[in-house]
Amino acid sequence: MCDTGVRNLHTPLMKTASRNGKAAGIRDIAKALGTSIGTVDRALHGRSGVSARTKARVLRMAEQLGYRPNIAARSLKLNRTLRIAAVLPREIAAFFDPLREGIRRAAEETLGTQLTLDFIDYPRLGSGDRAALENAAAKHCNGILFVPFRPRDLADVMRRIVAQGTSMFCVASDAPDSGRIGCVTVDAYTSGALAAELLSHKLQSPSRVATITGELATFDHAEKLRGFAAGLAMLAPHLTLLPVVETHERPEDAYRQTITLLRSKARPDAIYISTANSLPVLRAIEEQKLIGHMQVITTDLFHELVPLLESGKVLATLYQRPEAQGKLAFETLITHLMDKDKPVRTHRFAPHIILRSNLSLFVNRLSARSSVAST
Amino acid sequence: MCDTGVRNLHTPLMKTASRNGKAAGIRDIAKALGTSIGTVDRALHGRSGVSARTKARVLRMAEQLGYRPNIAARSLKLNRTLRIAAVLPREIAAFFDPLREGIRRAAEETLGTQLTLDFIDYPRLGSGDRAALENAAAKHCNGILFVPFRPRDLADVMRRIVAQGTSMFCVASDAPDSGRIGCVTVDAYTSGALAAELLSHKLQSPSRVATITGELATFDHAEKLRGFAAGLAMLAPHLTLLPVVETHERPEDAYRQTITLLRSKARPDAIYISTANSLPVLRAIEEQKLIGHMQVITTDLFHELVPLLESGKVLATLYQRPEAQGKLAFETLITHLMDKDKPVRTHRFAPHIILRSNLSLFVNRLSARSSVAST
DNA sequence: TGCTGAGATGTGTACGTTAACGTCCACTAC
DNA sequence: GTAGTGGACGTTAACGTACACATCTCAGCA
Repeated sequence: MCDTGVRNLHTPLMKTASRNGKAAGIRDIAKALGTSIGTVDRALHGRSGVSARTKARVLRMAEQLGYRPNIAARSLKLNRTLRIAAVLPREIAAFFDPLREGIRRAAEETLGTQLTLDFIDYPRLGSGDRAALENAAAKHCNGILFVPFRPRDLADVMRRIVAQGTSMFCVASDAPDSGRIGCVTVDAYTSGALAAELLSHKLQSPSRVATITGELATFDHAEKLRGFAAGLAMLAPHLTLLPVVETHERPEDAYRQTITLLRSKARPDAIYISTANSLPVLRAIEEQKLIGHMQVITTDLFHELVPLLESGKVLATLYQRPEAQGKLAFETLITHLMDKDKPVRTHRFAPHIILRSNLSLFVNRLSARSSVAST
Repeated sequence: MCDTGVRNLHTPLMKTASRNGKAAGIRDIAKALGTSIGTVDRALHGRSGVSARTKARVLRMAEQLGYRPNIAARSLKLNRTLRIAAVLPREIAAFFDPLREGIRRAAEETLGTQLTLDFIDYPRLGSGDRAALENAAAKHCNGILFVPFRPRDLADVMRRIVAQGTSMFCVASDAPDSGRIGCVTVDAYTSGALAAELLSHKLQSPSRVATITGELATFDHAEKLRGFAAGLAMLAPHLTLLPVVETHERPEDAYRQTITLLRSKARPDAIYISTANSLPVLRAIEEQKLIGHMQVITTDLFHELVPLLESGKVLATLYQRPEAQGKLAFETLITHLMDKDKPVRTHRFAPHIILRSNLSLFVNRLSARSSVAST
């Protein structure tokens, strides 16, 4: 009994008991110092008009009383409304729909501020993103969430937006030198390495392995392949890596290139598809009657993939947790906008490895909408 | 250009433009209706003292103007401080330290309310939990986060606490009929099934498989074994499941029972340890010179496990994401306390499968403290 | 001495909501 | 008729903060 311990945590929002259990406020500091709340306010916020001596006294007393600003009162007074835009492509819907949903849900749950959230859509990665960004820029938002697909092509727009005082935040892929304040992505390198490790367990004898990716100019796609190659080299020297196939996220190209790949004399025994756009590839494999006869690892999750995973025709899929990415990206951006002093962490998610056994946990989350277009 | 679309989301916190861009407040409704804000307040909150007709008019106008309460103003006025207690064991530290940290961090980031968070510790699962709960009950908290270890033994205390108006919230394991308002756990059944699937990939020929668990009276431990058995039956009929070893979370027992198990004539070729308390078991395996010669799947992550995973001596560990569990549990509890009308979701996490390739992503999160006791 | 300007400090109001309190009026009981 | 009752509604004072504005002090100078 005497073995149980209580530790009380003074959270930033909990104020220490001072005047009979109530929290210490700005006027308590003033009273304790025999000064006025105006002075205390100036001192606490580093505004001009306070002597150095008074400022020091205020800060010390604030510390001593355990003063924490009352966020509710502050945001009531300031009554500022944050304006956020999420600039996202409509395709690949299986990925971006849940990502949007994550953002929406995070916005819903945000307390303490009025906020406006605009979703600005554009057709597909690489098509319309520039116009959409300009569109967002015109709104003079406080923050913009976006996907840096070919970061170099957008460098000038991004610089302009940043110069205008808008905080840019990357999601789904990173653009390290773009002036973005932070990003949330899956750790792409690990994603690729995991695919290699899973294949190394399955393929015991010398085999050929192919990779199919979307856009190598996208930072995260390149990283996945780097991780995959490194993983193969480290864990499975008996596996040969074929030249990468780049689809530029165009379904028809993906289909045709896969067919060519499967008909070539150096036909692969396994394929790692590092983009969520795996359906055309899977269709090609199926048409060549190779499904079930080669190991396939895909990326992300959508309805058409479910039976393939259930039956073992696809070994595993590396789920990039779009909803969680959206939620965290939004939360991080908001936190930064509310308090620009706090450093912004750049988050690297661990992808979820989806196998047969844990598939059902993720299928629940799939909305009816989030099936990919059947193109 | 004309291809980009903008959708504006009216989040619950965004108010529709009415009086020149500003949000609609309670006094806007009053003005529009020619009534007073007192009446509007009463109508909106279902308080007595409003005629049915007026109430209906108010509600309709509120809807029409897109009224959303200003949370900041509300919580400033109400100025209530939520009192939360987290009743958690000190051991297994590798699990409960990060869980506590998740709770602490979530509390830190909570806006819009003053809150007090008390951590009430007790030595270990099954020892001191009752006293700790009584301790928490005495504080008359608004909510209590706790781990239902042997739920039946605590049923009476829990009933008392609930009757006293405190919301109970389960974390790490569930206690479905305890009056708890919700829970956050790993999906234990899936955890077990994943272990089975991973072993089924590795062990191709007929083999014996053992399971070592903590406490079968704990709902989630029983579920893991159920999932493991079902997974084996479905995916690997060539694997024989040995009788379960129950350690009751006592390291010495775990060690001795493992030695016995490994020396028996029916020595297992693989072991699934479904509790985070795997160190004594691993020590026994090592002392019997069997490490690296049998497949081992563990639960959760701590420093001692890292080299074993890196070297492949442990095939995989099923990470229960204690920090994420703590964070979500706290957030869910707070959300419920702020608005009791909203339904509380019961969350089932997917465990993370940690292999060599993705190990580094999780090692970063390990704090120096979260190593298990070396007992 | 009086005036000026600037820096330091005090004062008051508003943010949107809640809840205590006041007012009005219809109705009942005597 | 009057007193009493209770329902319906209006009024107002907070909650803690931020900021515009008023006031004070004092050095510098004619």
